Amino acid sequence: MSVTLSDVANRAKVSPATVSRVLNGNYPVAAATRERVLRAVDELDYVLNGPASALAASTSDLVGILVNDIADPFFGIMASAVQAEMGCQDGDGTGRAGGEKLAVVCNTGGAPDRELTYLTLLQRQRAAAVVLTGDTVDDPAHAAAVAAKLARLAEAGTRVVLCGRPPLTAHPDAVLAALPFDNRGGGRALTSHLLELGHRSIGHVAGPAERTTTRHRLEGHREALAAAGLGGDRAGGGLTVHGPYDRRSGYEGARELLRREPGLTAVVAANDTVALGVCAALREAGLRIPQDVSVAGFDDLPFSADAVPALTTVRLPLQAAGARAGRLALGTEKPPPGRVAEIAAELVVRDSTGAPRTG
Amino acid sequence: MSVTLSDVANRAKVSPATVSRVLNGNYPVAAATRERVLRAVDELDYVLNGPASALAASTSDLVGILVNDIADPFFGIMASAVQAEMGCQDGDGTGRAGGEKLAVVCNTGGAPDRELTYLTLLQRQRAAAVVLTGDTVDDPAHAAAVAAKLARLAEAGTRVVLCGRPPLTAHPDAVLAALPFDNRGGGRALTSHLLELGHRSIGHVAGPAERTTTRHRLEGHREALAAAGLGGDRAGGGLTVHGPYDRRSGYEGARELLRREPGLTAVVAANDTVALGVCAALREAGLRIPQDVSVAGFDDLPFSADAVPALTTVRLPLQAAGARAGRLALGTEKPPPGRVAEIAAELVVRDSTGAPRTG
DNA sequence: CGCGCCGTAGAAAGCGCTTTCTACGGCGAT
DNA sequence: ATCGCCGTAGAAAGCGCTTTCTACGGCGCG
Repeated sequence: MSVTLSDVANRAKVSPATVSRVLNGNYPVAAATRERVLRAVDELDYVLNGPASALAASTSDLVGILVNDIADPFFGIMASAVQAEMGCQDGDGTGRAGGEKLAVVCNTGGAPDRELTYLTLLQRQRAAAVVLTGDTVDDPAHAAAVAAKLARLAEAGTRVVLCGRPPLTAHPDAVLAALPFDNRGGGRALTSHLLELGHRSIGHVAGPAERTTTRHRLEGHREALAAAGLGGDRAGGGLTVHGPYDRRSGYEGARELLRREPGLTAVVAANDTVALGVCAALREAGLRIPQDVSVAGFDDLPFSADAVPALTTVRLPLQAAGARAGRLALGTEKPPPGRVAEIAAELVVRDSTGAPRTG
Repeated sequence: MSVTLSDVANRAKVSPATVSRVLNGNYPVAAATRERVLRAVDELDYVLNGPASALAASTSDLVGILVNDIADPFFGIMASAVQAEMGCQDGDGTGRAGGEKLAVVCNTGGAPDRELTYLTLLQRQRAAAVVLTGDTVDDPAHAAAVAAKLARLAEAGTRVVLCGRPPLTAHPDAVLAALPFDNRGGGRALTSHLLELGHRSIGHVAGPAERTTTRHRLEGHREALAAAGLGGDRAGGGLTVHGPYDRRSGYEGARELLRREPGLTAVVAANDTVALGVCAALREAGLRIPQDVSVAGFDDLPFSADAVPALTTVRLPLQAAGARAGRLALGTEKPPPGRVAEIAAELVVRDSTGAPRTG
């Protein structure tokens, strides 16, 4: 049926062991022998049997990347950066060539149980590494389950990296490194910016209430508000609505906020996509951006600079963070001290925010 | 170290064979025995060893999804739909539960060699199925190489499905089914729409010249032009520029077109993202959309409806196509007769196109 | 000149599963 | 009552690799 190692060995007139060693390059093989083997590989169009190899070596070259929503560029950018680090360039068809991995992305849809299922599936494949991107639900039970799962993965030799996700509280040593985003700092910077412009009535269309990212961004927002002496009921809850990370949530959230507080002069959105929805609703209500109402996003996705008006937002270095996570997963880069390195968020002021109407 | 099948067998006081049969559910096992085994699995927190299982059964539960750009929602939507069909809901931690697969997406970046490398990697993993989404480069050598690779995959029992990609010319039987998009028809409909509105000077910011999708959309465009008696030099080449599928290409392409033909009244873009870039450039040139220049996109991605103005475009049922591809890959759905089913494209007229300035 | 070491290659024992083939009761049929 | 079949379970032979352990020349050294 299919070509095996021994077929290659026969053709090259060596033992299977030698072929294996040539392919893995982890044992001295005379140049002439190597040549002969490689030629045989080529002539027979041999492709390594991954499962067999994984079984014997009890490790595979699979690297899993978990994302919440594959259709969201936020994750796409990170996943793509992780994959790029795996350098998928082997050249010869054997799929060998030192350390190159099959980086695969798994779409959890943000659902806790799918997250666990994928983790199990990856554990079952004896994945070499797992990168978890994005936040998770803020539920102790689920956090514990995930932490336990990751601990077992780590035990089995899988390298676990968190990218844009808060460190584990339960089994912190299960992960090689955590690269959380500074969502709180970003949220604070954004709201401070709005406050400095003179805004006092700031709405917030936040993400799903149960997500850690939502909580952190909101905390930053409130910290800024509190620092300006604007804590209390209204700012704290009255002008905050929750919804998923999509455009529709922004649209509906903005309408709801407008209903609650027609005098609103600024809206902070959960992210850039939501901000676009907010803009649409405001425009529909006959409000100009930023003359009548300022709008701010989060993440600085590529389209944000092109929106009309260009979106003020908080830049998260998704690509850089993903790349770093990839290197960490591969072992190319040393983990940060304490295994945690917060990724800074940077305020990017564009055209969608301005001073409020006077009066 | 890790828990094996025999551990479970010992604990349940049965043979390993029986445990395997319970887990795979493809052999009669007495209810009481099954119970006992499942309890043991649970108590030991057993996770199947994928590679071992794949080796013995010579098939794995890995399903690969190849995409050109994971950060592009065009692919994200399809990939997500494919994954959704794999139903990743096993419940118990064993990762068993009939037929549920590990659907993984592989990002080729549109590069022919990465496409081949991923295919090799998947072949090496003895993937159960492979779904190739999106178009490919219009190069006979590469097409032949891919076709050959797919033929070998098919030979080894991997189910190959093409989604939004033209059927193979070389080894057509290697693929189970091809679901190409009607890019030509869509392109024709779009340009016809513009012609009916009265446009006569229509620019085209096309995709990369070497891609099949680009060629097909362009062919549709020219067919419409020719049907209106507007073939020839200008329409055929002078008002067409090429670039990647990103916003920047639209921006620069539009500027170039404006330079070549200031009297331009409409621009067709390679896709919606490009169209956004076109809009930005036009606006920057002081042109209103659609009063001065009409703009049309392609794909109908979610943001297109929200753009300002809302984009006239051609809807491709990405989600439905992906889902169907997933079912085909799983074997849940019968392949279409002839193994090819073209996916229809539908013109969606919104606010970015209108009648040209008179005079 | 002989001893041991180094560089290179082979033999063979698994890795943890699946699956065929065999075994063994208990049942209906003859 | 006996035969054979069905339903269920075990034994054991691999699946195609990796890797340890062993083997074997040729070399430098004593």
